[in-house]
Amino acid sequence: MEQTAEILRRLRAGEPVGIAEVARRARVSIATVSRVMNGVSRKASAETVERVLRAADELGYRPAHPGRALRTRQTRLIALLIPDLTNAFYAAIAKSIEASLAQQDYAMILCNTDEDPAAQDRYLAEMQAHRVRGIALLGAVATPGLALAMRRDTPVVFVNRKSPSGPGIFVGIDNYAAGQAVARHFLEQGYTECAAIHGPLWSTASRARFEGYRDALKAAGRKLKPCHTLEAALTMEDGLWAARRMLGCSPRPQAVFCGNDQIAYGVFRHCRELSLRVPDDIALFGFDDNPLNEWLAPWLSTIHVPSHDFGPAVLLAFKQLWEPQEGQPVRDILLDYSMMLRGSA
Amino acid sequence: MEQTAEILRRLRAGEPVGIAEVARRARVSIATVSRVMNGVSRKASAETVERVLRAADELGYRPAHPGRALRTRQTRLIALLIPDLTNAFYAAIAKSIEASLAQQDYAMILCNTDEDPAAQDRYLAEMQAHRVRGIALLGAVATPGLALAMRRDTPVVFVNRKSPSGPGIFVGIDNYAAGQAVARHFLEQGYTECAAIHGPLWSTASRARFEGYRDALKAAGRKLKPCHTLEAALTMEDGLWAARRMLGCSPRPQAVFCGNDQIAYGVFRHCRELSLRVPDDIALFGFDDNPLNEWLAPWLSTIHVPSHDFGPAVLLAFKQLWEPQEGQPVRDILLDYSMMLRGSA
DNA sequence: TTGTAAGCGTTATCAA
DNA sequence: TTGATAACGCTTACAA
Repeated sequence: MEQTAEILRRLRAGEPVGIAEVARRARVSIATVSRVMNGVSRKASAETVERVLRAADELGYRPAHPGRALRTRQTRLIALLIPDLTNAFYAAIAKSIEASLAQQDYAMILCNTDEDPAAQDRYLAEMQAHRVRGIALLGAVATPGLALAMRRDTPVVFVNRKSPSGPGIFVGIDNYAAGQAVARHFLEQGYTECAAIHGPLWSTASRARFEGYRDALKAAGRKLKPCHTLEAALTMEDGLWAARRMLGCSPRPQAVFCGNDQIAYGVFRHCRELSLRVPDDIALFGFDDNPLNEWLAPWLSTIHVPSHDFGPAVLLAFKQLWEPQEGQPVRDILLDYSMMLRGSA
Repeated sequence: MEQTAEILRRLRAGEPVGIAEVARRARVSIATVSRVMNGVSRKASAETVERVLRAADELGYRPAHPGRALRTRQTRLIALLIPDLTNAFYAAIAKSIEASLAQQDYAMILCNTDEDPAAQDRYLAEMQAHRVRGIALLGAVATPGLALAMRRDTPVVFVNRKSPSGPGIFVGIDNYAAGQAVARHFLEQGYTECAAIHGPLWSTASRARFEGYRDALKAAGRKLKPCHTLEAALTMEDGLWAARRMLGCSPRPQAVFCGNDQIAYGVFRHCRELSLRVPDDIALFGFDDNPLNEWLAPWLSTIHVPSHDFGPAVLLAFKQLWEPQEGQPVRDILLDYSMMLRGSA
């Protein structure tokens, strides 16, 4: 049994088993093995199926993805580009997407861009080379590479932050409406000095949030004072920096809209430095709702974005792109946000 | 120019450009293109190199990974299995590893296991099918699939938590020593009632941390009271649950060793419920040092694990496994931890 | 129902 | 220095 010896050698060496070995062991052609493994039924007798399956099982055979990919011109790979994995909100979205993909036997390649446009373009090109079946772009930045990628036939889904260039399917919340909701809440609470530390305006999401907030205030006859309006990166460090600039000016704001939770954490730190109580002395309002808030930031009201819902939605978006329905235009998927009010004892 | 028309068609359709197109455009054979792209120098004239490179650039050509993988029997894929992406400490490690891999042109497949043994085995098998060049196992669980994977020739690196089965290269801190350090700190502070809410003992890391702590206490003549010792999952929920059980017993502990920061957060929540001040009324000590601690948990002392150092270390570990040096045994890579003391005013 | 054989995009061997 | 060509592991017409 020379072939058996070969199989044993490969198993011992830890080398993966190929379709040919399975075919030999089941005494059928490799074509039959392939058909059985792919469940192309009505094409093999029950007895053959059984023999093949047993042989595959005994050898621990699983079809090699690279071979399959080459032949079918399709991988089971999806890329997720993410600005910052250590932002727990982004991480929660990534987790949700990964879970949905794994369920459909897709593997997720994770690319951390650090909001760096050059890095985004490098990844975009590299993912094309990997022949991924789709790219989920969490926190897209306008770049030449992105424009190029949109021309290729690899589907791109914009997650949480809309396409900076206009066209492109989007999954996320209505940030403008959410921004308005924050303003209305402040008005209801009777705050007269409302401020904003918003995210970078080149980010479609940050811009929409801020504009919603500003417009709703204006609609109520309130205007944001210049010294009550600041732009910051979506980080704690920048939040702290902004707070140091803003909380010194008079009158001190009673309520601060923050572009995201991270910014709010930074502001909170300065409040601690000033011995200001949140929200009694000054109210903070964030965006996203980091899962840790419930435990570590019970003082932070925020717009809760349902991170768990992103996975199924992104999958749905890809499916729309993969199998376009006649007369069924591809549409954005809007998720519901909610107001998470905390600390108002 | 019929070939030009074809190229344009493919570009318009967004289809990827193949090596053949580049060859045609540069008027050389595909073999030459391949050699040039792979930098197999001394094998092509400077003029040819230049022509090929220009053609490739104009067409935006990048070698397709699946084809390359099939031929070379090697991918540029690494899998990272992670227990919980929403744990910011794990996420920070993942980020560090991804950055190091990307620098070497490896793409990282992210698999979230949720500490589920069955999920771990599913991923392990699937990653073999993807022919990944290595598997980084963050938080390994003892399973049949893991034993199987260790027999195969895909390198496995155990990250943060040692192999449950003994052999296997490890990257992380000396958890036993760190546990001892916590105990010594408590002793120095003069706490007489020391407790422990440790992680699951099947986790090699949790066990080492706890045993170091317990042994160091014992060496100082202190024994952990049964009601001051509790096992919890590494989650905030379980920390809260454990705190509810433990803080009721008398005498109330003055200092609590927590298996990781998440557990400490849960305990902290119960302290708030009881209006206990941390660390004045009760000191908490965590493990890992979630990056958010600096901002949201200034009351939490913890063992700082250098998450940024994992990437380079994991890469080094893989390189040892890929290119074994004669007479140079593969060795674990121990990272330095440090004590992060906070809130002791 | 099963097998033969072509081909997916590369790399690497061998000749020229 | 270059080019023709076989192989990598798999799927899928097409033939039997």
